[in-house]
Amino acid sequence: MNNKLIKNSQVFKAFCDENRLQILKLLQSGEKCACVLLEKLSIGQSTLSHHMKILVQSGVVVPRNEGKWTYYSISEQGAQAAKDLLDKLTIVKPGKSGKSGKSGKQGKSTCK
Amino acid sequence: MNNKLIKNSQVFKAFCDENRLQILKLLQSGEKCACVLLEKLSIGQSTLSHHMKILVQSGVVVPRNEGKWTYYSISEQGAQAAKDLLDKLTIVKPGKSGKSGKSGKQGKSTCK
DNA sequence: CTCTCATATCGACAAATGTCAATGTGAAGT
DNA sequence: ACTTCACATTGACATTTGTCGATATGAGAG
Repeated sequence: MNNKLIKNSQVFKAFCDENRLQILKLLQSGEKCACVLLEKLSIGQSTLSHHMKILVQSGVVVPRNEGKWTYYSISEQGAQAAKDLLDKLTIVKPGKSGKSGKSGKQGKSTCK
Repeated sequence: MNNKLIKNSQVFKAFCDENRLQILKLLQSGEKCACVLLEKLSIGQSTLSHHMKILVQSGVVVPRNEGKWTYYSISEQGAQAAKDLLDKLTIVKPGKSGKSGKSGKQGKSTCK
């Protein structure tokens, strides 16, 4: 239960850091090698590795290994999953719309 | 520029905490008074206030004041803005698709 | 096999975040 | 006015997160 909420929050952490957004922006033009990303990001190599791990764990980015290089790209499937989750988290269920609780007027000494 | 990335990251911070996700879940069934939220969340009052501030600042939740009470609800407009932003951040631009860089084969001693 | 290169992991540290208790503030109720 | 109630703000503290330098790992190249 609670675990699910924590897992969901993990997905969005991918988008909660300036450098990770920058990385995503770079990946929007196609797959990139880690070393290419490193060139453009004024952060250290270990820090990049850390951010890529978070992006991959969120499912939004997928790695591809080729020899000694690792290429990263945006997973359209993972991105869609994030969008679906966002929908799920923000959809307002029908029925209980508009003002709070029941529709009748209540006293001034209760918030219900 | 950089500022924009930071501002964007702020939006998603709304979804990066277990308690905030719990709050959103509660708000999905309609507008709720802060005191009602407080009852269900096993967190202190000041902590709730802190979380509500972050949710409101992200635009996903809107407050409504009535006397001494504050009611919160999900902003469908704010939620849509977050979805649009997520789209913008994860869309893969056409053209540079598939593998990295150019299409021709390169040597094994370069990642380009 | 050894060396080098690309990347991951580790350990340390600073900054940001979540939490609470205490206090401030503004709106009713008496 | 005084009190009470709902919520916000502040200050202190613990946890989490981002960062770096150093080291480990794994894949070619020599």
